Amino acid sequence: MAPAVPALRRPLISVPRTPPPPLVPPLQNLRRHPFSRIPHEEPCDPPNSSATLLLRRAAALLNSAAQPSHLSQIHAILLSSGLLRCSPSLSAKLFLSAADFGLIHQAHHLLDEIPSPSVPLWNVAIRLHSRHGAFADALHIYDKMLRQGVVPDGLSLPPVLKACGGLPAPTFGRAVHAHILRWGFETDLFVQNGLIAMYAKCRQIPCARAVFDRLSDRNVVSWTSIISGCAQNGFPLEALQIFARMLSSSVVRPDFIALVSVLKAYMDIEDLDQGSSVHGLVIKLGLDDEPDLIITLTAIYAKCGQVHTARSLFNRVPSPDVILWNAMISGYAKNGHASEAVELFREMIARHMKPDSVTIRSAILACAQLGSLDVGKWIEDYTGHSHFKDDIFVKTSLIDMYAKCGSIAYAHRVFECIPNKDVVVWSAIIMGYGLHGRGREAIRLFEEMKCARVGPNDVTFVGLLSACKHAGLVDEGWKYFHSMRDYGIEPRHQHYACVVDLLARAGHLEKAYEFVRSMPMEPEVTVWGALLNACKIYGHVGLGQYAAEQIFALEPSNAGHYVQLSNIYASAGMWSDVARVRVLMKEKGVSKAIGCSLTEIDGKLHSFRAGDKSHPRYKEIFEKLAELERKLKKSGFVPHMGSVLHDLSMEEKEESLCNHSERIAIAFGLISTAPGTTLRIMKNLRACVNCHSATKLISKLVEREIVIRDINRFHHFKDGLCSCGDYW
DNA sequence: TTAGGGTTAG
Repeated sequence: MAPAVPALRRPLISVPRTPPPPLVPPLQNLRRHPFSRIPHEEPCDPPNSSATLLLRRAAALLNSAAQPSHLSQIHAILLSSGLLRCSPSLSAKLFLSAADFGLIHQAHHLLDEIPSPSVPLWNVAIRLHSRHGAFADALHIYDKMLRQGVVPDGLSLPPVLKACGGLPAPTFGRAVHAHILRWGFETDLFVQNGLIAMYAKCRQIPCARAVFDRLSDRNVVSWTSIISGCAQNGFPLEALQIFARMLSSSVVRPDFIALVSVLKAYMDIEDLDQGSSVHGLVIKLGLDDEPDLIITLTAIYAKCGQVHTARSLFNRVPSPDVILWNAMISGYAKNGHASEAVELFREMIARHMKPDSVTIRSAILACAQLGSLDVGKWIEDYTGHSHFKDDIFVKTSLIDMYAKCGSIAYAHRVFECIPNKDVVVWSAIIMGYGLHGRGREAIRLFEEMKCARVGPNDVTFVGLLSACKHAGLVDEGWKYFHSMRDYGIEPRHQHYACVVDLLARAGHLEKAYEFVRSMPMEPEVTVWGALLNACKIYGHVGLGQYAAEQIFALEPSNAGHYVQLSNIYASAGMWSDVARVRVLMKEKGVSKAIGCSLTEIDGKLHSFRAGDKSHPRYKEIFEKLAELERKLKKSGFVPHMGSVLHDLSMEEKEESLCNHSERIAIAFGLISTAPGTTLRIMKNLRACVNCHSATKLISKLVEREIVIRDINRFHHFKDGLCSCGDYW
């Protein structure tokens, strides 16, 4: 249904000699740009011959004025001599020159000096103010024009509408719409396009649609105005439907501005396939060298994870601005290319580009993912010398990064130095302690937060429940979950998943299953995954099988779940079922994710895979591995044979176990660092039972603290024990 | 004379 066009009020333009009503009363209250009035002389007598000569000279001077300062000097001379009053044409000339130089204050003042400005002069003044964002002044001038009984023309109204679009409420825009109807501009395409854009800017999409739908002729600007209006106001699908109509009508060819607006809609729905098809259209239309399109395409590819395509487009931009650097860096950071993000951040600095708070946060996020404490410290050091050193957003990112890089002490140091901690800061530190298995401290911080009168939000509870989960604090987690509604927070799927994990991992499998059945929403993979994981720990084949079936229906291509089920069968010695899972994996075309461990030595990351012999020092590494194995055996270490996927012989099992990537990373760390140095390792999978037991003992045998970040949490191994208390 | 866009803590 077409919305009602704003009601026509009583005529706003009055006949000459009758003072016209104001545009709308509140306009009087809009703040105007202050400008000083320069005192001038009384009007002079009709110009004599010497005055005429002066006026001619002044006009010639104006023609040759090359700089705004020249103009100001001429203005001052004419004012003080009183000549300006004698010649309206000179005032108009001076006004137009000021407008050309973009001197809005001076032009505004000069307009007041012209006794009866013509419509083109009013238009210049309105357009000048509208273009410079002085919307209230533009509307004041329009109002003044109406009060003087001047009827606007088709050129007056587009900048007036633009000014109306720059104000938060559509009040003035509606009044101008009434003027348009009254003076018969319904068929003026420029005016109608201005109306569409005005309503779109004022978030009145139904009104914009009504104007657009009534147009008999539409040009590319009409289409672009309505497409971008819909995209900007949260209606991307509507924007794309209109674009499809535009293409099918084949009357108007999209230009680069239209395509930028369309890409914005695809960016909002993160539909890269369709975004790529627009890229195809860009090429077909020969617009692929258009800088603004390259920039928009770079951002959309980066956001959707096609970082290589994004980077090749980025490289074509000669001088990317800070927003484009941010788009590329955060595109890398958010899509698993943390090293490239850090590298690009370094390049940005090397190219003397000034990062902003967003850049810094993206770079810190990349460090967090990389697990690189050295790079993280470098970025903190960098921000310490920048004006972001007190930025709470940056500080919060640092807390998260240090926690994820294995140093909860550094995270706490940053936390302590924040003066007015908001809920996000508290949530970040609570999450950090949880990640390190320090559930009691997380709970203490939660209570401190409440004492500080900071209310928790849903994310705080994710952190708190996950802290309880990692530390096995079942009663506390259960209690906090049930307190959420007291704070007006409705538990989301993530909270339910935490509780299922909490119950199941503590061995309450039946209770966990009942809890899943009582959930008010359909359980997702994370919930069934938590149950499956616990079934693996407690060897519950039946429930494990059931949970796995639910997962396979929801996420058939994730190898990790098949491996979990297979491990449940393997632990129970059900080798034919292990083989069945292997066949199933083959049929579905999924393969086991390859375990990979990273360790940072002297700022350089070294990556290892199971049985990896590609490292230049692999001979020394394997000698150290063999030495560790001998020491482990001598201390009575018995490998846990359930940690292998396939039905191998005992000897093969032992070999495949001690070649796991984290063991190679440990061996490399031992030969590369001084005695007593803490080893820090990041692993892409969950630590296996065997490696976990072995690492505990290794930490004691070699007298080293070993910190391992697995896919879920941190393990701090020291003196034969792990901070997780074997609960993970 | 009129239309557009990219980054953002847990």
